[in-house]
Amino acid sequence: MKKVIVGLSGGVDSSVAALLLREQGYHVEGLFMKNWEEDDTPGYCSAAADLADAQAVADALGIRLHTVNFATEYWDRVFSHFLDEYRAGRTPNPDVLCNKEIKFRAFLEHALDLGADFIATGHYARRDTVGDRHRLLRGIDTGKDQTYFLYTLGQRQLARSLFPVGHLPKAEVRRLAAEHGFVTAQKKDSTGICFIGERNFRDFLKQYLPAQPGDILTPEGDRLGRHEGLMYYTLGQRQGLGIGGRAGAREEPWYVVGKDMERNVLYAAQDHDHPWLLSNALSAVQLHWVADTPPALPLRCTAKTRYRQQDAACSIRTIADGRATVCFDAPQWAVTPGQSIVFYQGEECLGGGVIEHAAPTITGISDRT
RNA sequence: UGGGGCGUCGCCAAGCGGUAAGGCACUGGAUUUUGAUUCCAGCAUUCCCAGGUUCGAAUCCUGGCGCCCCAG
Repeated sequence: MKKVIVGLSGGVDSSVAALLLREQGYHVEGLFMKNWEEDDTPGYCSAAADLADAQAVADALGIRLHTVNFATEYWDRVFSHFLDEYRAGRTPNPDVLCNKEIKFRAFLEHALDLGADFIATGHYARRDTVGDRHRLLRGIDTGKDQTYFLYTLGQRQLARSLFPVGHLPKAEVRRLAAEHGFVTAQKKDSTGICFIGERNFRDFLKQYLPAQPGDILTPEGDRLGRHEGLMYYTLGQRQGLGIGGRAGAREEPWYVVGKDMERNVLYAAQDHDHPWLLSNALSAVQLHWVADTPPALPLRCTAKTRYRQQDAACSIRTIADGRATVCFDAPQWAVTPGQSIVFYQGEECLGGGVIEHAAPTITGISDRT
């Protein structure tokens, strides 16, 4: 009997993942990861509540629950990079790194040490295997597909990973949880940074990054107000600018359309689709390919430059020195350095990379070396 | 201190005698395993202040106060 260790988060998805694996005949054990040391956050301790829920589910299933603390690993491999990126004015995606470094590295290795043949998570993704090649496929529930966060997985990780809920719609997952009396059945989907949770983002960052206030200007150079620090804003952002009505200006909201780190200037404009927010091309670094090897180029495919964004048709033109250049068929909105671009062909997630530079002009960047 | 204009929610701004539009901002919620976007909801018993006229005023009158413009 194959042994699989499920990452039980105390949420409904991983609860049902464990259930399904047991029904499929695996020897199932659970593991609860604590990766963030709660600061002096007032109120209840959600990590403790999640652990209690994970334990309750493990008890209901009659499986053993291990616990482990990867807080040091999380800080060193995920959070410190996260802060570095913000310092540099980019907008990182910590959950992509978390999956790469924690769930499918630290957790995987720990599980193997515990004698597991596989690990499993509650991600909405699917794996299929043809011969000795593993592919990462989108979850059936297109509204919940989480492959965007998993593009850094390679063959080694996929060979050891199972995603039991990936072939179910979310509603069915909840129904199964309720049917089996799991305390997690009605639990709200978790949001916010994985393991850190939801919180006032700017206040959270302020605990780690000093503020350097500066001007907010229009692209034409008119002064709109003051910003609290460039790292607290991201491209396309509307909320938090504090720019009210202006005499002579249209009655429309203002969006962040650019940052000038040198001059410490935040640029804002009223058009949701301001030219500065539209890109026809981009360059990406830190490339990962699920197949472990880069695809043949040029490659026609689709891509997301942000989670839950609609797929956009594009071409990967070149890959050189670890840098890919990608051209889109239609302009993309708020392509943001630090965020990940993830490539797909149909249901298959091919891989992705971290956006380094977005080309705002129609000319693209395919000719750059 | 001669002439003219203006003072309505944090900001922009309708209203011009009939019992306070709208937008932005902000706050709350929905959506969401990043950060955003998006969506929904809330948000001036009161119109610079004080008197007066009127059944009734933010709207008319008088006097203050405060801005702005042109002249000086």
